[in-house]
Amino acid sequence: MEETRKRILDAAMNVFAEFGFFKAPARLIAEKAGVSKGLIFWYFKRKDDLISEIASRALPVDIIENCLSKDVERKELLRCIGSSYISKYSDERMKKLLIHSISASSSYPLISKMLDRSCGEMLRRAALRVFGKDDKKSIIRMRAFFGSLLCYVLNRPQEIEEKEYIDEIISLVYHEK
Amino acid sequence: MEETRKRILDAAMNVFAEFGFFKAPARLIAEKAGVSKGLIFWYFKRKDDLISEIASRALPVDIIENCLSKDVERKELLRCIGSSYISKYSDERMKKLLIHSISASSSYPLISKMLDRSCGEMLRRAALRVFGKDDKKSIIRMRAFFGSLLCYVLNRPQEIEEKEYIDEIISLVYHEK
Amino acid sequence: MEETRKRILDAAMNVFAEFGFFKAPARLIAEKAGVSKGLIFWYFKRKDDLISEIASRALPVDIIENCLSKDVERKELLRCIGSSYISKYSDERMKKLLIHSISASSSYPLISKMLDRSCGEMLRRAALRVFGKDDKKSIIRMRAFFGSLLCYVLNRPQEIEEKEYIDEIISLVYHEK
Amino acid sequence: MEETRKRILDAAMNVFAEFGFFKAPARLIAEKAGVSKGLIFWYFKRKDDLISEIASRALPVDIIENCLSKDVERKELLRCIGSSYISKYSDERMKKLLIHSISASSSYPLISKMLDRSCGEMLRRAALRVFGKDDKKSIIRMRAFFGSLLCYVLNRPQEIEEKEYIDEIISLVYHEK
DNA sequence: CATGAATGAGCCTTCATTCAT
DNA sequence: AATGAATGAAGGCTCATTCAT
Repeated sequence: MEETRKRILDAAMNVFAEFGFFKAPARLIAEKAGVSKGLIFWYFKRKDDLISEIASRALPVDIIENCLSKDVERKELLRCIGSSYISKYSDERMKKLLIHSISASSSYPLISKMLDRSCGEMLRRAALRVFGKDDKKSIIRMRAFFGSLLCYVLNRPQEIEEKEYIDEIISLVYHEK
Repeated sequence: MEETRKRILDAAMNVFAEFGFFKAPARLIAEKAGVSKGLIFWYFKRKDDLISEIASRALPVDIIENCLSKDVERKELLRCIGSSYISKYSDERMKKLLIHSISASSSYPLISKMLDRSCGEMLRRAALRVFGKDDKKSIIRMRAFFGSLLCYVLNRPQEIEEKEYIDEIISLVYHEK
Repeated sequence: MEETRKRILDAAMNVFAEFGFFKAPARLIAEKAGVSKGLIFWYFKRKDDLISEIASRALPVDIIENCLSKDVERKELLRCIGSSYISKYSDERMKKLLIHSISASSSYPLISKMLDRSCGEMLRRAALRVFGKDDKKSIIRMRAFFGSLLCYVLNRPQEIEEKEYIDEIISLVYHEK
Repeated sequence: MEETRKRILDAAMNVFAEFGFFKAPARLIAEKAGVSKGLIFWYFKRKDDLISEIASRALPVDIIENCLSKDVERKELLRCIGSSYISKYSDERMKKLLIHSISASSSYPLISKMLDRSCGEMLRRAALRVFGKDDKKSIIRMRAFFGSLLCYVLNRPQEIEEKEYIDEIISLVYHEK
């Protein structure tokens, strides 16, 4: 059943978020999903498959792709990315999975590749759409933008509103000198 | 001997960087350090102690503290942090350990605390010294600065020089509107 | 399977009897049981569980309980206990497990409690049924009886028949002065 | 120094009594003795030597030998053995060591031999001196006597005085029918 | 699809023992 | 005599993975 697969995935996300990919036993995932341990390996041949699938969901690739596919440009594109990003990682679980995924990327070529893509090609395309060019300066600005977002979710400041933060970093990277 | 302890630490940093804290067997560390497995536990009662010690070295706390202790302000302080930061994490090993440490922080309260400190109190002190105040805007800018640095080291762009990058993000976050 | 559990228990009794609880490696138990080492921990979460279960079988609690539950009194009760006791510990394996259990009781509260019970409450009940009262003298005599049994099994004298021994100690502790 | 040797022996008795021979690490003995771990192995080539020496002190051989060497007979001999025995094992430490020694005897031929001696030859000599003969009945009675003592120290009854107990078991085993 | 018994590799850790100093 | 660093052999235990049912 497709639904069982989802239950496993969801349980795995919880357990992985809490323990990290490598300290999370399949037994625990099975328990939380309410299925037998064996069943996990029916849906996901190896634990690594489960990790890869979850890591790919945890990275921000979907966000960038989605915003790029929309008909928005410049500040609007930044805003789309910014608010989607923060929204996605407002979920503590997602935030932790993001970090675990980055950490695990050194062991998983597949994850590493996705990471590179979002930092390389996609960032370049975003820069092109935001600043109208993809020269060094624009690339740096896009990086600063992403870095700011990452820093925000990694350790969310209590006193600063999401919207305020986004506006501020947009104006930082976008302003005309 | 103090030197043996260092050999173990160094080997552990290599192995941890490559495999992550939880997939790195003590056996491998011992091999690379050229000592017996048992000796690791003579110097570090438990593997967790080794992890904690290495994680504390991998976080950027030392950099911020060092720059804050110097008699520099404003752009100079940013430049100090920026270049120290990038210099520290130019070492691929250090970069990986940084990420693993952040990832492991959810399992290690001690690491978590250090991380919070560098994102909270220290960042605030830095903001105060750089912008002359620690209001929301300044905090956000400092975060943008750190985020940009993190983003740079996480996935270093081939074509952009370190100095150029630092200059650009300094001007981004520091400029007067 | 229940049968596998029994195989493990039986093998463990052999190995524990021979080596004592703490010098008996799980590996050996697995070998003798014809199962993998891991399986032992499927049936008994920790080695201590295995030890506790076996120790509880090795103590004479079952014997006393069984005889007390029967409709016998006075000499008959003594004879019931005596012959069951000697019969149980005629098995060299059981005898050794008894000693190991007493020795291990200082580390295992659960075993210690069972031991206390058989030397305290149960002995008193037995005294009451045998002598019709549980005053000091009767308690002492019951203790002498149990002690004699223990001494017999600890180092069985070659030349003395079981029945002869029991008769003699019964007459010792039971006679009217 | 002879005194250091004694310190080690004494510490070992404490630690062995508490943990049993096989769960007592040399490290702990060294700590309690206030010496280095290495020194233990200078005085006692192997841990087993230490165990053997302590076990031999813990068994009641010395008591029986001592009483037999005195010029006492019959009830007096019983009383000598009884009160020395109870006095020796009133020390909780000695009591535990006695049990651990019996338990360990299956792994240590040397201990096993001492145990056999006190249950065989010495018991026979004692019987001869107490009852004037060493026929089956006398042997059984001596065993009952020792068993009663063992049972007393194994689980000392709160309400019964030492002297009262000894008197009673002496009269039990010694009375003329 | 689903279960859970079964396996075996490997991990962290302990510990008796040795040895250079 | 005395120390404590160093070793190597296990030992208990976990866990991904398989497989008969």
